[in-house]
Amino acid sequence: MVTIVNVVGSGDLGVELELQTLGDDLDVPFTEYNPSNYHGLYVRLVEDGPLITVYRSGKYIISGCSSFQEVETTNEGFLTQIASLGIYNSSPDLGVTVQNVVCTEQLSSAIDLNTLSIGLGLETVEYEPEQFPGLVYRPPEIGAVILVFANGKVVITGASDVTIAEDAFAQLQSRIQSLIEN
DNA sequence: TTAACGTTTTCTTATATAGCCTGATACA
DNA sequence: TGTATCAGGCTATATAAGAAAACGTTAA
Repeated sequence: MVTIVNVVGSGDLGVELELQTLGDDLDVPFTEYNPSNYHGLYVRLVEDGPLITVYRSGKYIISGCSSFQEVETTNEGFLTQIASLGIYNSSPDLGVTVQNVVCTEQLSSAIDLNTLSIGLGLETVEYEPEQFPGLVYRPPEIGAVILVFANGKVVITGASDVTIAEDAFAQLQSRIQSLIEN
């Protein structure tokens, strides 16, 4: 069972926003709008909680969530804040779409990455230890990327659902098992 | 050669991971 | 002053968003 460490989602309010005014009006513990640094408005509903990046177009990104439920509750909290300012009329269609899930896992033992890179096939692997200590594996036909480290720790990213991340890890384990057997 | 326009890249955020490098601090 | 230790930043990965910069191409 993979452990979710970060979920990124996006949504759209469907209205143009004045970000400076919005940042001033929101009743939340943290907002930051510094267009000379970045053109998005940063919002946190909870101190050190998930970050919401809001754009002038009304589109927004939620990042830093540790579960799908947290993405939903953060989105609902944000929409409630927006609705209280009269910026839009609350609509059940205003949902959030999960775009990326980052998970961690642990292989049963440490692994030699040079051997693994050869066994998995160079067309699906990138491994340049002098540049980055992890091996990058792209499982065929699975929408996720896996980082494998020599101590057996694994990071799965790019998946839009946790089941995709689990499938990707399962495929990695299967490939490693078949390499051991052969 | 220069201007104008179109396309591409970079930036920012969150998060795990590990190795390397640099700078700061502490102690002999 | 020299050495040791520690902290922090950078490297890579994915993803959304859109402004701005950096390109490349075309025409005058």
